[in-house]
Amino acid sequence: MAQRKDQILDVAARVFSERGYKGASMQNLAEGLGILRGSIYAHIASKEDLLFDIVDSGADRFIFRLGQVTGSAPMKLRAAFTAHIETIAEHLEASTVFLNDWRFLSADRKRIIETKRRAYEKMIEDIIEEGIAQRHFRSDLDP
Amino acid sequence: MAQRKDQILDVAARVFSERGYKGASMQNLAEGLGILRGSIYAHIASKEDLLFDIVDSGADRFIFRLGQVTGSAPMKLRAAFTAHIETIAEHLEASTVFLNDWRFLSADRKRIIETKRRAYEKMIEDIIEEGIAQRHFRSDLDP
DNA sequence: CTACTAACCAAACGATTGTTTGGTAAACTG
DNA sequence: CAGTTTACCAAACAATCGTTTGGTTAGTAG
Repeated sequence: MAQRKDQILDVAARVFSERGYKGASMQNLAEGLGILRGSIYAHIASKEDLLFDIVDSGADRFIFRLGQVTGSAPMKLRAAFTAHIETIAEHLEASTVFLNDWRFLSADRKRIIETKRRAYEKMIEDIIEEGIAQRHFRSDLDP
Repeated sequence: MAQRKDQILDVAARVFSERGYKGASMQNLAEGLGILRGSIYAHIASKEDLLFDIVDSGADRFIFRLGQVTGSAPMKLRAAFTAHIETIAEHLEASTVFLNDWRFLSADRKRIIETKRRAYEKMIEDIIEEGIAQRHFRSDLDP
């Protein structure tokens, strides 16, 4: 029963990435799904919910993949870069929406994404600080 | 008499860069100008004209600044980078609109911008090829 | 004083926006 | 079989969109 919603999210990610969130209408989504635009509301509550779902699960993906890196600080830093690029490449449409359209979220939801973004940057900063502490990286620069 | 239009273009560049072309309404522009949204049409023909004006004159600026660089190929290449960044920095709002919103132009106008963009890249390519011919740059790589 | 122009308002235009409502088939569940 | 759920349509909703129209004011030029 939730699989139709996943289809909608897929189409939304594609259409939003192609036309931008503000440039995409529910009509555009409906055409991609082969139904009428009103029918979409049997599965979702609002257009912005779709945007938030795409952006939020995108943020989670970045954090999850970064959380999986292991090894020494230099190894983790390399793996972090690879994970970041791979996450983008494997979900290019969602990443495009994440990058371009997260500013159109409501203030509350924007704050949620900002918090996750800061957490992500903190994880990378921690890797760098670990590398400095273990004398693998230069210590004369701000992490 | 054309100075009011320049004001409108200024406000449009600011509002478009803040909210995106599709996210910005004529109402938003009118508020920035202190007039009613219908009154804008005493000075312009359409919203898209504003976008094209901003994007097209932005493209011209990049080309003009790049056309001014002189010296040896390595000097020109350095100066080209500096000119590019300075052009962005000195017109950040217009550059933001250029980068994010040129895709919303009509097909005809998109082609005009694409042509100017290709010309710009060709100018840089020529500098690199000159440097290769004069043995300043490596010759084993594609320009 | 007249003619003209620039700048704007007030009001409306049709079209499209996101969203809601009530109803209807088909498929699944007990 | 009856009852419920899933998925959708058809039609409407108020709001906003970009744009047009006709008229008004102030200032400039002859």
